[in-house]
Amino acid sequence: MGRKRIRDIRHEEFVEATITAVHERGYGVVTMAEIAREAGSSAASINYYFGSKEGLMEATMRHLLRLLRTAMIEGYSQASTPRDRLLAVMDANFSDSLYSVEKCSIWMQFWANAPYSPRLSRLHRINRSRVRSHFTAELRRLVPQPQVETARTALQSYMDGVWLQAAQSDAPLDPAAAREAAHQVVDLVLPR
Amino acid sequence: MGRKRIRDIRHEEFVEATITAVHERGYGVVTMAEIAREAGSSAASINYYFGSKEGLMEATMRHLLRLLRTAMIEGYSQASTPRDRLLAVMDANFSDSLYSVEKCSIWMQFWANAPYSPRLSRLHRINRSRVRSHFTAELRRLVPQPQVETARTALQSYMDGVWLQAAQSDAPLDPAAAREAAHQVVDLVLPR
Amino acid sequence: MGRKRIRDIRHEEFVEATITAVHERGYGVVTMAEIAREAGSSAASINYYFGSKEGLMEATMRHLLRLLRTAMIEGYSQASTPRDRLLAVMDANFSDSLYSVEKCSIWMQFWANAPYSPRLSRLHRINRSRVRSHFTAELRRLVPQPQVETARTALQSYMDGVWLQAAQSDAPLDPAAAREAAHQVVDLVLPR
Amino acid sequence: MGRKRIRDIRHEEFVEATITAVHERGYGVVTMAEIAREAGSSAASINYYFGSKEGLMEATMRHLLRLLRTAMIEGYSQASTPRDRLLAVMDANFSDSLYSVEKCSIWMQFWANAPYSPRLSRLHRINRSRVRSHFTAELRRLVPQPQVETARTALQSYMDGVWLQAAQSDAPLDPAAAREAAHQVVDLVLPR
DNA sequence: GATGAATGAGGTTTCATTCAT
DNA sequence: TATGAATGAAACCTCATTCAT
Repeated sequence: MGRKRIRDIRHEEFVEATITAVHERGYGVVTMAEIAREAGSSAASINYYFGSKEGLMEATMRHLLRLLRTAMIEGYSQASTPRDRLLAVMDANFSDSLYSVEKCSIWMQFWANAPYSPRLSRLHRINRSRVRSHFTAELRRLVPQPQVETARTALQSYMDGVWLQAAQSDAPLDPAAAREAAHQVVDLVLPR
Repeated sequence: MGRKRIRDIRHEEFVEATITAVHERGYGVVTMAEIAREAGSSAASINYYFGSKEGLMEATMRHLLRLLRTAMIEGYSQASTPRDRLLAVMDANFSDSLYSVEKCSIWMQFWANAPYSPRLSRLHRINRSRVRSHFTAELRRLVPQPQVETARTALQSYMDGVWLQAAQSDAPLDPAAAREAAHQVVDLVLPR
Repeated sequence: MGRKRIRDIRHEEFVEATITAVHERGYGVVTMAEIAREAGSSAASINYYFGSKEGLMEATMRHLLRLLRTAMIEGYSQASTPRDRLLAVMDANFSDSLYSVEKCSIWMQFWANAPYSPRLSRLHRINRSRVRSHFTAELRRLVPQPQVETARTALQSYMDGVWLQAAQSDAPLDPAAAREAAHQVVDLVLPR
Repeated sequence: MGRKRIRDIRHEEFVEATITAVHERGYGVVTMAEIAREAGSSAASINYYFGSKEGLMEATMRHLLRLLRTAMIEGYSQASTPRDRLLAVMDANFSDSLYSVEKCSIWMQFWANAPYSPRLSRLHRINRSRVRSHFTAELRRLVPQPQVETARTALQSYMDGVWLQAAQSDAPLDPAAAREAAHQVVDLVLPR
């Protein structure tokens, strides 16, 4: 119930620090010491909790995936039509808690490194197929069968591409504008 | 064909070796020694030719950008209508010489690391705005003004997203199929 | 049986765990955490009881020396002739409670590390001169004076060498056979 | 011929430095940095030549074994009777080039650590069986069959035991005296 | 008495880079 | 032009030890 154990609290602190540090320095370059400094702790502590750098990275990615999943479920449950559910999935990707330069940046980093880490790769694959099945499920009711795949790729790739671009941004992002833009893309692809 | 040729030949060999090695081991992990071994040479030689690891990476990215540019110009020059030119830009991205797991993979790597390297970042920005202006120029003649940006983002992000996904692939890619899929997306976004 | 007992019980548990762990992992490699796990306790507890790792090691060696001493005294008291007492000293070294791979192994470890630890070194020296004086005392009555030292070295080194070899063994040892072999060596060196 | 390659020269230097450093600090405690300092070099260089600390240790033990083997072969070839050959084997163990505190010390260290390193263990086993077969071959011609094993164990263990003790010595050793003592032990065990 | 939590100190190893040849 | 040789810098990780609870 409610009460968190110290372990969990520390976990969360370190994961937050990792997001910040990876964004600032890059996945392949950031050091344990930098992350530790960001967390106001020591590198040894991180190993105490996560076993290794890779363990920390995996935990961090799990955290991000959990955020995405939560956002998706929440939006999904409040939508009633297929189109609304489709939009809900996209909105989740551009929700306030996810669509920031920092988050997009680290997401990109993980993405680029997934092929070289079985653990990251697995997480990545799982997440991707979840999003895919959501999209497919709704699109089946919105467009003729032959266009389902095309529409799905178009929309899912759009989301990926926007994140990818967002990661390169110098200025802060505007989640609301991103959601609005996404809706317009949907309008373009799936005219009412 | 003066004595400068040898230099160019070695350059190209090292760049090819870099593409292979980065694809196999990852940008952040690959070492000079590995690249040198792939090229059948020594790490010291690489520094002799490129000055530093970053120099080699920049040269490699320039090589890739040149490939893309060549493919784009070629397709572009043979197209006559705005729509054809638009398709030509996309086809260039999915041309046989560019759309391979290896190339997409290294592209991704550079992309993810660009924010942390001024030299890569610059190259990346230049390339991106070139593609953008091509898209915009054609779309202006194909869709009403208010939709130009939306369509452009949709299509450009689509391309990015597909590459991004391709980099994760285990199996070889099918460039022809990718071009066909891209055309269908265009059909979806810009109905005739 | 005052409250001091608990302390002694814990002591013994840790010492036993140390013997097992050092045998399994090696003196120079074994960690406090491993010993603690073997004892079903925590590393912090070991420090509470022994002050430091070296303290634990010293306590463990003292334990082994006590075993040897007890075995020697016991055998010694039951022997009546010089030869019997000599054999008793050897039998003590190969007694059932001491002559096991585990014990020989850890003994070796301590031996090899003694030169680098004043505390271990001291224990080692004390033990060695006790054995030496026992041997010398009996041999004086069994062989001509000029041969005493040679015989002593031969027998004492024999014992050391056998232990040293035993520590490398894969299979369990046979104390009875070792005692029999030792007796034959005595017969060879000190013909009746 | 005769000309040594740089690699070999450096190899030898590092091995010598290792012997000294291990003797001074102990196998389990000595660091790469200390060995490097002793060799007037850097820790990185050691890894350049030996790959790892364990590689260096193995190379060092190989060096010692080569010394022993050379000494044995040399003495052996000059002896004519079984007894002389037996003495030659022992003399090799106590030869001027081998019987020093430093060498005995490191030998002990390797011995104690062999059970925890397959590579060392293998070297150790090979050496031991070589010595054993030499002893057995000669003893067969010197003592009645039933006593061969006893005599062999007595002599071989004697040698081990003396080394073991020598490793603890504070003062320099006297190889000539050790050989003389060994001869007396042989006289005791195998009366003429 | 007992132990999670935390860390400073320090070890091995890796690696880009330099340099003499 | 090419590369063994060499290394400083730095990363990850381990571990004995301390301390608050």
